[in-house]
Amino acid sequence: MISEYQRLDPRIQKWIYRQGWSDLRELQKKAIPPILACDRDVLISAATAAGKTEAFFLPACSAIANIQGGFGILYISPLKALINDQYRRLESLGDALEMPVTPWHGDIAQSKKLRAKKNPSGILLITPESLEAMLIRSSGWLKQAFAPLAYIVIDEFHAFIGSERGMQLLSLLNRIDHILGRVNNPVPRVALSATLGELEKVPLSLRPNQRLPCDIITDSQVHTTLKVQVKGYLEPRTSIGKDPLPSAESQICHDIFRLCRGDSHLVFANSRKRTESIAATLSDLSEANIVPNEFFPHHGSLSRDLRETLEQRLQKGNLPTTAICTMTLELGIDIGKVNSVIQVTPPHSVASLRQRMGRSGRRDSPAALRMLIAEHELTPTSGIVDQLRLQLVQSMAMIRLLIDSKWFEPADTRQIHYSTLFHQILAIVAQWGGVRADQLWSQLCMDGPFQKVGSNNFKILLRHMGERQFLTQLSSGELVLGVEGERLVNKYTFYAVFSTPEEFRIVAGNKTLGSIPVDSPLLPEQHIIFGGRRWKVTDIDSDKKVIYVEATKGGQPPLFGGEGMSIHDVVRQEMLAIYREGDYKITVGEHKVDFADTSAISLFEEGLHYFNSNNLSSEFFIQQGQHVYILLWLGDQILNTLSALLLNSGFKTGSFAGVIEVEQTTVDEVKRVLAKILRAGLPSEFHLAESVPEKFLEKYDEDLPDVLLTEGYGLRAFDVEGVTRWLGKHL
DNA sequence: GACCTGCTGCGGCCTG
Repeated sequence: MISEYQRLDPRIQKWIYRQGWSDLRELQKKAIPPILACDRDVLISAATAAGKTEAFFLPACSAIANIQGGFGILYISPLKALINDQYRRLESLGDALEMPVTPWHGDIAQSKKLRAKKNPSGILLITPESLEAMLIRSSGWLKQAFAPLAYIVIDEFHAFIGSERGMQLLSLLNRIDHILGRVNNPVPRVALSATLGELEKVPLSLRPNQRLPCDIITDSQVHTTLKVQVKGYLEPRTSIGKDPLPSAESQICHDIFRLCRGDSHLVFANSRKRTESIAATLSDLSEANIVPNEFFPHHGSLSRDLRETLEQRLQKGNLPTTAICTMTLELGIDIGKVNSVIQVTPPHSVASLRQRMGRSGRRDSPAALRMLIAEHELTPTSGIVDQLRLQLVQSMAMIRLLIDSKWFEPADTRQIHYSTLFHQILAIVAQWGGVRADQLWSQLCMDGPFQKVGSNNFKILLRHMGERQFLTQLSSGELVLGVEGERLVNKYTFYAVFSTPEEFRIVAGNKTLGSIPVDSPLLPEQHIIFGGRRWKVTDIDSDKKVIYVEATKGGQPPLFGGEGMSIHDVVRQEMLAIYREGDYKITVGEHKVDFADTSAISLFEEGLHYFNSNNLSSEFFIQQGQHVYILLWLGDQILNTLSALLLNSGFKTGSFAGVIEVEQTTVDEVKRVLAKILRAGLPSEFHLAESVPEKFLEKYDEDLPDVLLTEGYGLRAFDVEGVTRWLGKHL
């Protein structure tokens, strides 16, 4: 029997030998037969640096080695930087096979693109947006250039699933099969990722119509050692007249300085503002200690130049370097491995934490994670969020889920994304010049990624697009671009399907406090926290993009960031489990492993004491002075729903860090009203969404018919069934 | 006050 290795092209075998590899990894061997077969989709899910890229490219290049007259492999990446990295990695393999590798994105010179256009061959590395432009601008050329296409491979596939970009990508892939006349014999798709939850459901996200079978290949050897620690910090209360104690951030910076100097680390700080302030403090500390600075910020608002300099410094590894970063260093940009990962304030998801962990762990040392968590010093007026030490317990819950349960959030595939459907209708019409409505329906909905859209709603959308002159119907029945459609498609910003979130100015009286992107439901009367203070929304002006607020009374504002948003049900349930057990430790064999330092332990005990003395194990509604607090221990979609129900019943309410506050009322009153709502039957998501004045979230939301906008918004923000279940259990 | 991603074609000017 011949080995997998021997099935590869002899020139590739020689290339492997020249790399000095003694053998292929298990994952790479396993991938050879299904990739060479070229008759099915393949999902390759394995840890960072496990050799996923080679697992695909070695057999795939083997299979297309002798293809002429067009591209054999289409590689799609969510990031330009990743395309540049992969280009560097694939060049020598390409040379060995005399197979060109062409990077193609917005920063690639026109001359290079023109050269590839004249002689398309080998491997094309591209972004979804550039592919969209190609389909719209040169579909005739594409039909020729992609004629021998054998594989479409998608890198960092988890970054696409369930998102607007993911829907666009699936539609693009369908459009390629269509243009090549391969609807019934589609081009095999290969997805690469390190962070795929509920793996068995992923093939449906790779090919919704399931026309090809999908093999799933995973890395069986997953015995990574991981060192974890949670460190607690106390944010001192502001005292007047005395020398202020160092702030929690200052204490944290001193520890980062001590822990990181001399090696390479990543510090995830969750927000640009905190990233900048920590990086600045660390640079000051270096100066004060007369040592060279090795701490630099990295986030999306920094220039590409600054970011790349830092990435190269990390990758070269000859100078100790610590990046203080946001999620920009989460995906697979080539920066090598770092000694440890530090997380300041809890991450927003376990999936994200897992991805970040993958950055740590060099050959000689195990992966290491530290979480540095600050909580406010308690005062007589401290709120429930502080008293419970929710930040700390959330961090502990996430660590337990990551290590103990090996759980992380699966992608949310419930959204419809009407905005992206609108975009793809325009894109397909622009690509073909004119199409019939039934062709759009079958390509996008029946056979494509928008399977959740019913024919009635599709008709509503098309009719609306006609009325608003995005589309025009010819006497033949064919749909072509209307005046407004032309206007959108001809803007070069058309190719991207996501928008940079619109910013709303927050105005109190005649003073602008700043601006925030509106990506969570905001209602008049709702309480928000901004600039460390509590505000009540008095009015929202969607046209001027202004939110008017006025100061509202209350105790000290609770300590939490935006991480309170979009927390998953499972995380909050794990938090409740920790309080109920009175223990956060992880069981390994017969031992309990403690990962908290003394300060974190004492903070945890404070939170636990509050939990137990208020009997929160069985009480979900509690009275504090004149306010009622509701603890659901569930995710934010359910929280939003209950919050909206209470607002619609005339209560003044807001929610912070998973806790709903209802002002000036009693537990009995709240329960009475909720019981009445439950008896009458809850309103639908659609009905709740109708009461939200600002519903524009995605790029073309403002061009949608109201009924579809409201439906999409309701599905995204609310979960009526979840609340019904919760109320049934706890009233 | 979570975070992140991406983009054409053409005319005009400059430099080697």
